Amino acid sequence: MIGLVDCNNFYVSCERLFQPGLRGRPVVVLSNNDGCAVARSEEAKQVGVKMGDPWHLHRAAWKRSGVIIRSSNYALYGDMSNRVMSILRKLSPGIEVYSIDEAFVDFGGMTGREEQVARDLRATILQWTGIPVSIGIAPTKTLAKVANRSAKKESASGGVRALLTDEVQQMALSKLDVEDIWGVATRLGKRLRALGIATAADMRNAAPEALRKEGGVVVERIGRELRGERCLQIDDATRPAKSIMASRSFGRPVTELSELEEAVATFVSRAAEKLRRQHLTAGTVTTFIHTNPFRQTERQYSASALVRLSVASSHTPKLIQAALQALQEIYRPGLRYAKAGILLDDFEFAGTEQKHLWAHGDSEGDRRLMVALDRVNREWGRDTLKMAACGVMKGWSMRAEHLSPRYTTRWEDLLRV
DNA sequence: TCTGGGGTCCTAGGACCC
DNA sequence: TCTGGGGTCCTAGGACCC
Repeated sequence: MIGLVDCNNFYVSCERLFQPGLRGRPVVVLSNNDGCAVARSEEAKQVGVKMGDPWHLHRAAWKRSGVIIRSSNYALYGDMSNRVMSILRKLSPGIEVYSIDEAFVDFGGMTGREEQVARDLRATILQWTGIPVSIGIAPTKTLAKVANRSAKKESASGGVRALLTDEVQQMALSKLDVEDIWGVATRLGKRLRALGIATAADMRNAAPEALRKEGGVVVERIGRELRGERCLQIDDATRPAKSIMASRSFGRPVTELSELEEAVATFVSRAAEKLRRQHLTAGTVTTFIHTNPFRQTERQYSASALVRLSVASSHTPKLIQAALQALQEIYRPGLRYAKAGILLDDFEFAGTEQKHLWAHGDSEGDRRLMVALDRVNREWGRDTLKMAACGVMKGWSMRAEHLSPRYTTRWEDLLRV
């Protein structure tokens, strides 16, 4: 079984730790620049504050409802997150930190007592950190997400909900709109509804082939996960980042190149620090700028440019130089810019280079695929195994557009595809 | 005047190589 | 009239997540 531990209204809960006066009252934490709502207490949700609501548009209404505003403090949230995660690690070696406020936990080897373990865990976290969490337990990650949701919503759950058998799963899924499934949002939801799939139960009972046809391997995977078939594993390997971004909205219109240059240089130094911390070098730097998309009456412009470094680097001045060169290319005078940012990409690792192994389908294919997988298992470490399998899978049938819905290294599974 | 800041994965298609 | 098979690398954009 897999548990999903999710902190309730995380940023608000953190603020309340240091200001107990905020308890029981409607509290909203705002994004950078105090732009919009990124966290809401239960009381704030009840008076109608929505995720992403811009403050300047709702200021008056919130004031009338007695909503208390806090600017965000990410250093605090990061610190509290680490404390919660380290408690989880004590329980199970197999934890995957999925975001700042949630983690998947391997509940394997606890058959029959999952729920009690979760209740104890919940109490421990609350006692040691003061942060309330909800825990959902189920056979797959996607079902654990569903379980977590109902743990949060149903006050009778006491913050813990387990969906261990087919019957309870079916029941919970029939009450869930298709858009509320993890990995399905408005766009995909719309397309699924057109097929007559309106609830999570409908999706669970849909034929995998039909799901694949509609949304590819990703959607098929969600369907299988809802049936209790594990396609996504708990991933405790902390792999290096694939890209690093730094960007900001300005909070007021910016027109001068010099001002953009200053901002871009700051973004690069911040991103470069992250880069070095992970022992990576970047091969490309992208700079982007755009005008305020909410001001449709003004002339809109958005552009990005990518500069390739001759030698991958983590050296701040070199990266800044590249970013400014890119900025030169895209800057147009006479416009009011609202946001800018940079993206570091094309990383190299200070170590041996890793390549995909390829095996293709012909009369010899089965044998070659096995040989390739065997090499993957032998030559590459455990951490890279999952990725390796994907590489082989992709190569195996790239033209035929078949991807296995599972991440797997079992050649029997791959041959079936 | 004011509307966040990060990320990931997947697909499609083009150019090119032997 | 026929016109292979296998592969790399890149860009752009969509969709989703917290």
